[in-house]
Parts: sequence; structure tokens; C-alpha cells
Amino acid sequence: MKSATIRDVARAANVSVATVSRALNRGETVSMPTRVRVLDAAGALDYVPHSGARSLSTSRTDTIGVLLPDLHGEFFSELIRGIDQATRAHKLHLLLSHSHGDPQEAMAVLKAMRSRVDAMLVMSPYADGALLSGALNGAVPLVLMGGGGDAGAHPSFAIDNRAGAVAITSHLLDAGYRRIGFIAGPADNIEAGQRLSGYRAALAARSIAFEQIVQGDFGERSGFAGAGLLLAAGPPDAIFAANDMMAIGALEALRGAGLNVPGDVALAGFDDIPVARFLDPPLTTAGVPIAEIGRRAVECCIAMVADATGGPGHIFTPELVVRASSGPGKQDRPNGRLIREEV
Amino acid sequence: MKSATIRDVARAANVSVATVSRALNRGETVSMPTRVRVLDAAGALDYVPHSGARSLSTSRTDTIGVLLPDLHGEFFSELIRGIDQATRAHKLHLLLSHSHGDPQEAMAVLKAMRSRVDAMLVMSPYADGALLSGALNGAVPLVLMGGGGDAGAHPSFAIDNRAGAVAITSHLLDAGYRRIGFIAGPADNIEAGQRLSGYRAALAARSIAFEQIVQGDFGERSGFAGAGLLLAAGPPDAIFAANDMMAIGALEALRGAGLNVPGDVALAGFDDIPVARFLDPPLTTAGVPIAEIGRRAVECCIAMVADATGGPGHIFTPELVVRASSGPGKQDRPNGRLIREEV
DNA sequence: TTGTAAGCGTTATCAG
DNA sequence: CTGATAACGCTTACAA
Repeated sequence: MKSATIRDVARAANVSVATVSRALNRGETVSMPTRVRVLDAAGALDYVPHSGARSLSTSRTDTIGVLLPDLHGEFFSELIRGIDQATRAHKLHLLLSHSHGDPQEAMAVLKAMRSRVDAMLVMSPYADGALLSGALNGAVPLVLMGGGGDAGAHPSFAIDNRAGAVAITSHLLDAGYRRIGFIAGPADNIEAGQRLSGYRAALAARSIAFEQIVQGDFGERSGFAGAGLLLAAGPPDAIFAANDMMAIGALEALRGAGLNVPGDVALAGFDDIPVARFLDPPLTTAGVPIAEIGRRAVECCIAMVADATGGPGHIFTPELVVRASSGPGKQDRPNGRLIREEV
Repeated sequence: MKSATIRDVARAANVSVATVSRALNRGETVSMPTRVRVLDAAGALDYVPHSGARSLSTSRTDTIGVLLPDLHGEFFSELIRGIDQATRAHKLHLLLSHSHGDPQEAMAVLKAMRSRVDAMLVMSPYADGALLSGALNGAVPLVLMGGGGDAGAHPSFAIDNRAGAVAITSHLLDAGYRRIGFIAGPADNIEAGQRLSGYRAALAARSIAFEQIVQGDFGERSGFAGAGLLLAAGPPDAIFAANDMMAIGALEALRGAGLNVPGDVALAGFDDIPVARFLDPPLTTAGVPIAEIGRRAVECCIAMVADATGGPGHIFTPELVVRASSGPGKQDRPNGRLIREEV
């Protein structure tokens, strides 16, 4: 069925298209009777304005574009949920895309989205802020999420990864663990770098010499492999994975090696994705208000569309979430037996 | 920076706008030199076509609209990933929204999206197919995912929930469990209903009288509560949750009650979300090719845009995925001791 | 309060 | 091979 246009409605209601437009939008000056006629006609014809035509005329799209580095896993699921909440609350549409971390692809996507959105919300964990700005070229406001981009030029909603990693590492030290291995995130990922730096800083602050770092990529699989490497190198008594997904993989590896968590090796992650509390044992992690970051960033987008400044963004400080995976270590156990031996 | 238009490019390249358009699109008939001039000018001006204007002219948006009942959890994360893969492969955009299962809201969203997309991909687990078709009113092709909608009128990509539930239940029976409790999904959810029906059918087929059903809503929390109810009613020796999220909640409840899985109570879910294999114990479940459903559905959308029919859709048969959570039950254990007593 | 008409940026038709 | 020009559907001065 061919869609009705504003002309059809005008004809049906016996008014001009201008009157229809006025009656349907901010009907400043339309008499009650005509307004009713128009609304009835529009309803009867099942009229829906052509958004392209409208955006051509108003140069607004009522759409926020979102570019994420990935869509995999609960972290992004949460983030999208927060973003969706906010866009929906403001009756905006959500155009979603991702770039497997490839800057070239990210630029291409940004250009492709540019004419379809009022603002862009980008999570780019790489040092490509200039590229992104270039692709957008000031055509639409840009709001950043995560540590990447050049936060000076654009509002940025990020987390204090370093502080979070310091908190986790210090917590493990406080709990008595001394040999703490670290499964790092992707090498060129800014947030991953900050977490690594926090791990190191916390060790240095206590003059702990033991430091063991393996490379991961934020995926479960790499957590599994990373834990394997750490174990092979002489088991640490705790493993700190730079995100929860890798911690899940590490947990699997520890289990596979017949090691008890936290009895033999304690474990901690980062992000506090929803499933973290349902692991066995529940995972100690750095809690990040994932959905809220999305919400706030969208609201900043909206503000920028309105007044072009939109405010400064915000850095969220992760909250230390202690669960059983970093419970009492070996040295605290009664009579020193390994828990797994008791099974 | 004000965006350049096709006229700016035309001026810069010393040609007409028609030539620019031809050179940039399927440039059937543009001489090499002019084409180069146009491309250069477009590049220099950082020209990006105004998608609204284009869609006004071509009556295509190069966008697929996606409406999901929810965005929460790994199931939808996976689904979106599959959808995104396909849209990206075809250089289409992805307009995402959701409707907390509220049919009225779903209709409103559909109407709002209608003029912005070439096709709609809807997962509606409720019996509101007619409403959806009504909201769209034939303006754009509609492809369904999941059991809802009226699959007769539109291509539908769904899973055989009943067969999956029969497979899980039969597997539990084969493993020696006789008192199998069921945590159901939302009452009005069609897929949930099919799973319930499969559970019952499998019990009936073996003439098992024991049947215990509690109401859930597909969320972790309801799985936790549901398991609590089942335990209070006299512990079953196995629990089958209608999806993995509820199984995760149930696992938590069992753990909290000091029960061993599968030693005291076996557990099974449905969907095989990625995290299922990382639970402890890994979860027995009905494997559904979540991402593939998304991909295939998008491809069907594309086909429908092209030739208006797009083919019949597809019913996927879930695969029984047996993991440790439904391992040997009590009766198979050496000397009949509860495993948890050994701990 | 209502109507007329000028854009908005593209594509496509039709001449040249 | 290229250039005018008419849509496409809507909003918004400007007139009436």
C-alpha cells in the first residue's frame, strides 16, 4: 500500500498542506475544528510523515548515531540498553554500528552515518580521536565514550581505569596475595593501557617486585589462554584480568587445571558485567555504571544539538566490588590444606 | 562546518549537478577526466550526500529497522551481532529499537520507524502479529523473528521450541532424573508456551506423573525465585528453566541452598547463550543459532525489498547441548553419598 | 486562521 | 557525454 502524503491528507481534510503541517506539529495557530478534521483525515489515511523530506526541510533527523568498537558480550549489551533508554525517553531514533577496532572502517562508517544523524556517540578505545573528528569534520556534534579520542575537543564519558585497577590490585594485596598475575587487554587499547598502568602502580606503591603480565584482547578466549600462560610460568596466587570477559575465560582455565578459586588462585576482573555475580565463585571486579554511561552520553548529545556545547562530560570512578573469587587466600586457610583436596 | 552539497561539488568541478550525481553513483556514462575532477572536488570538499534528500528522491533509505522485545542480556547481544553482520555486509544501516513487550508501544515504534526504513525486522513473542501488520500497513516489508506474529502473512525465522524442550526433558529423563521441575517463561509469550508444552509432552510420552511448574519471566531474578519455589515445594531432582538466563538465576539459588549441581539437583536451560559454557557447572541447554537467525532474517529483508516475496523464512531445530549440569544424578553416584557431603 | 510558494539536496528524464 | 529541470514530501516565511 502506497503511503499517504501530506497532500493526500490536505485533500481529505479540505485544507492546504501548510495547515496540515501546522496541525500535526506545533499547531500554534489552527482552529479546533480544522485541527480535528486534519487529525481525523491523517488517522484515516494512516499518514506518517516522510522523515527524509522532513529532515531535508528542517535539517534535523531526530536520530543519534552510535558507533561501538564491538557488539559482543554483556558489556555492550548493557551499554546499548542505557543508550536506548535515553534515546527513547527523548523520542529519538538510534542508528547503531560498530567497527572491529579498525580506524579506517570507523572513519568510513562515520562518514556514512554523518548525514543521517543529529549527533554521534562514539566509543573508540584507540588513539584515533583526530581521525574521528576528521571523518565527522564538524558536521555533527561528537560525544565520546571510553578513554579514546581527544577528550579535549569533545565531551567524553569515561571511567577512571587506572584508579579501578589500583583498587583491585590493592584489594588483592590487602587480602594477602603477593604474586599477582595480570591479563592485559589489547595492546593499543587506551583503557587497557590505563588498567595495566594501575596494576603496576599499585604494586610499586607497596614495593612488590613480583609482576607478571600476559597479553589478552578482552575476549573470553584470550583470558583462557592468558591464564594458561600465567600458570605455566609458575602459578601466581592471584590473577587480575583487565576485564570480566577475560576473567571468565581465566576461571575456566583454572577450573580445567584443577585449581580452586580462590583457594589456589584468586581472581578478579573489571567492569562488573551482570553475569559476574553469577559465576562460581562470584567475581570480584571493578564496578562500572555501564548503562549510566550510555544514558549520560546520549543526554550530552542532545544538549550539544541544542546549544552546541553540551557540557564537559564525566569521568566515573569504578567501585570496588568484592566477591568470593578473591576471598581468603592460602595463607588464611585453616591448617593450610588446599580446599580442592577436601573435595 | 556547514556540509557541502552536490551543488558545491558541481561548481568546484565545473560540471552540472547531474554529472556529479552520475559520477558518484553508478556512473554509466561519465568520461574519465570529468569523473576524476568530480571525485577530486568531492574529496576536497568532504562531500557526503544528504541521505534525506536521496531517500526523498529514490524512495529508499538503505536502512533496516529492528524491533526487539528487549535488549537485555546475552541473547539479544548475540542476535544484534548477527543482524549487524548482515546489514554491514550489504552496506545497510541499522535502526534499533525495542518495546518492553508492550504491544501499544510496539505499534507506536513501528509507525515512527516506518518512514525511515526499507524493511522491518521484528521479534515479537506475543500474539500481536495482526497489530504489527496494521502498524506497518504494508508500507514496508516485514520479517518476523521468534514465534509471534502471524507467520502465515510474513516470512518468519524461528526455532522449534517445542522440539527443543522435548529434547531437554527427554535427556534429563534418560539421565535418570524423574522429578523434573520447570521454570516457565512469561505466560503470554508464545515461545515460552511452546517450551512448556514440550516439557509436558516429553513427560507424558514417558508416562511420568511428576510435573511441577513455576512461573518466570525469562530474567535471572525470576529464575532465582522460581528455583526457590521449586525447592520449597519439595526438591525436584532436576530443574529445567525455559531459558539460560533463568537457569543462571536458578543455579545461584541452588548454590545458596547448599545444593550441589548436578549432584543434588540437575539443571538445564535453553538458548545456549555464550556464557552458558562458562558457568560452574557448565550448563546443559538447547542450542539455538542466535546470530544466524539474525543474519538470515536480514537477508530475507533484503530479498523482500528487492522482489517483494523474499522466501518463506525458516524454522531452526535446537541442538541438544549436554554439559556437566545434567551429569549423572544421585542414583548413579558411587555409594550413594551426596557429593556435597564429600566437600 | 488559512493559503501560497519558496526552498531543502538528490535523482532521473529528456534534450542537446 | 553533459546540462537543464522536474519531481520527491515537508516546513516555513509571507500574504491574505
